[in-house]
Amino acid sequence: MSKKTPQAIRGTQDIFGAEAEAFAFVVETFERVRRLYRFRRVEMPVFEKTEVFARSLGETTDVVSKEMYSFDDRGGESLTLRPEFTAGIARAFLTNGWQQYAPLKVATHGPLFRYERPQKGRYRQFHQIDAEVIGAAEPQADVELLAMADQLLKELGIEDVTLHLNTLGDGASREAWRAALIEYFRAVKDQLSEESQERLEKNPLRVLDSKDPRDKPFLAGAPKIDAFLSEEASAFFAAVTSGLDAAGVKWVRAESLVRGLDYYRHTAFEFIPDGGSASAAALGSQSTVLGGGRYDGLMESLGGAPTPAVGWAAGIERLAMLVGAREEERLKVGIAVEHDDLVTAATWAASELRSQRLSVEIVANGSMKKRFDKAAKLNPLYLVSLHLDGEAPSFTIKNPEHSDAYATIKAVLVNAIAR
RNA sequence: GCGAUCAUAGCUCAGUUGGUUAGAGCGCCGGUUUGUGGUACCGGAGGUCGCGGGUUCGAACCCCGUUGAUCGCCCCA
Repeated sequence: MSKKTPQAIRGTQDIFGAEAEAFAFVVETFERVRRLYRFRRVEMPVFEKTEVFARSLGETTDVVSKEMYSFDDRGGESLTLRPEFTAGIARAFLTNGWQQYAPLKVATHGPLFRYERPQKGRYRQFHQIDAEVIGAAEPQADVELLAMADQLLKELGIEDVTLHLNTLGDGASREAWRAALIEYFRAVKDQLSEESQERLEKNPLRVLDSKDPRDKPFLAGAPKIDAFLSEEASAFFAAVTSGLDAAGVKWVRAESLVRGLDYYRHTAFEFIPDGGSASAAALGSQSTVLGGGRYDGLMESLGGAPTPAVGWAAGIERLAMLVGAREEERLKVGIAVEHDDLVTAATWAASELRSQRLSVEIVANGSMKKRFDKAAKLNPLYLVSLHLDGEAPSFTIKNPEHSDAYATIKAVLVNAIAR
């Protein structure tokens, strides 16, 4: 029998201490901001039938074709650990009759799973916050959603990221543009990188954000989406941008920004750290911190009625990296129990103080002489010594300059030793 | 899926061209001291050097494999 301790699964994390505090700070801030915009909280299953993702994301996307955690359950049904939120929320919208609440604004957060090579800011089990507006065709929905994202980042103290914005047009615009791109790049196909040659067949829009120097010369001359936008699509995008200006959200046009998943239409966006900024350095190559767009085509792919919708998701780990380490709240009362006969009194006092919303740590193990030092190292606002004065229980309270809770603590301790 | 770097005590690391019982700081445990306290000093526990093979008289060090982490590509949040 082996005594070896099993290792954690590759790409999973055990988050602790300052990092866990930063993680919680991101979630708490998101919860607060989401209420300001009246997004309703939803809790979603962590797994769904595989087809929920396969049909909505597109069979040929990387996520579906090689990154999903799929398995057959005991009934022989193929299930998949959610690789993203949107598909599951769309499924819930259709199966629960949430159409009655449209336009429905919902927010959630939790773990997602993707079988990828782990690296900085990228994990196999990772966590996102997510916001969606379903059943709203107006550009105002895009604006509100983006304004919320912008405010969230500001409240997290992340100032050096910028909204990169693009439009993919409506279905017809997108198809015409796509065809023109294929035609343009096919003419120079043998001069492109191997990766772009492959992308050209699978997802020609992706060629546009290639970083390969062999592709660069051809990117500038590639057809632009703007030339293919229908009148309605142009008007829609203009309404989004003017709305953002009105809301005070700074943005830049990113003509080559596309989305990886098939269901996107119209607005596509990412918040990306500014070049050379502290955030860019903190994130390494995983630069997108929040991304999303409009997915008017998704509901139909799941067998529902055409339903306009727009949403975004942001990686909690990535946001937590930008927020930096956050300290745990300072301990209020540290009690050094300097004689074993006083443990009961300390337990009673701690219970009493905690019920009055004061955090308490009891130090009652190891050498009695060192307990005070140990309690002092916890850096409490009030450092309490419980000891024997001859035969009689007694106490002292250090750091009395913090007077707000001093009287309370003293009264509790007087009762504790009198018992 | 591809490429690169790394893996020594609980943590951060040192270990000189392969050569005796593998070290330090911090942390932990005990004691002394400071006669009232986060100090200083002494002592202690803790490692089959990620794991498995190989080369060698001899491997933490060289070679191969493997697992994991990190960085980049890809993809994405």
